[in-house]
Amino acid sequence: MRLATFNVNGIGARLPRLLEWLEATRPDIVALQELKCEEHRFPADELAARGWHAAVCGERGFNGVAILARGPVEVVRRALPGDAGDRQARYLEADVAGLRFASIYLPNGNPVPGPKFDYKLGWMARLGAHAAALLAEEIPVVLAGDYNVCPTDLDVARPDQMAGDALCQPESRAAFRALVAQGWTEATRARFPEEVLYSYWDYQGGAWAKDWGLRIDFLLLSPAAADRMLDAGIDRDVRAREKASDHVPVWVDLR
DNA sequence: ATGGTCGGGAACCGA
Repeated sequence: MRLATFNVNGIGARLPRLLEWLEATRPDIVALQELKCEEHRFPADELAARGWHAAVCGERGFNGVAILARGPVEVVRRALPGDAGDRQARYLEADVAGLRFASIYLPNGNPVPGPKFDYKLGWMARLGAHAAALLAEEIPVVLAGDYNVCPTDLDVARPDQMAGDALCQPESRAAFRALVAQGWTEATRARFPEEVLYSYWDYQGGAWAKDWGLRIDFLLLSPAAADRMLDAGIDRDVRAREKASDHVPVWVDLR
């Protein structure tokens, strides 16, 4: 079975691209981020007409995450635990096809320093605590999404240009490293330990044409899920299409 | 060169 994550950067503008990618690659479970719409505006009918079940956590104009699957999506939680006052639509967790599967849109955190960076680090601390609790359940879990962190300079086309960015700060990297070190397998890097791979290219400055990208979209597999990993990849060609998102789908195949 | 590009939604904010 193929599991994927795709930051669509606006489901309204991206639906045709999403539908053609779903048809072309036939994934089984998909985490979506940056819907930028409320739940009642999510195109559930168009997706249902093509056989997709959907669970949605939306917000007007910003953020927004969803999970698509071929079968039922049983929502477990619609927010990351640890801050009842956090209303941003960045986390959705469900039981799907025998897995626990989460769609994550981690805060960007710019500018540094500032309240947005503090919010990012706080969010990462809460994610770390919740991820540890999920690991303790010893079930197959996949945490898929836009983590807004470049783990190392191998994941950054222009490290000097990004040195002051929230995505590359030592604190951001340390929090991501600590998360993975709990016992998660980051699928793409496990499959390609040394390769230069990106999942995002900025709209500005011709970044795609110059291949000035970042790798910030990941699937983290619990040990019970990692044991089933067959392959992983990034659908880079999606970025070359008309009206493309600035992110592309990242996927893992499990047996 | 103090810009450049998108999406959402209706003037700017977020990325």
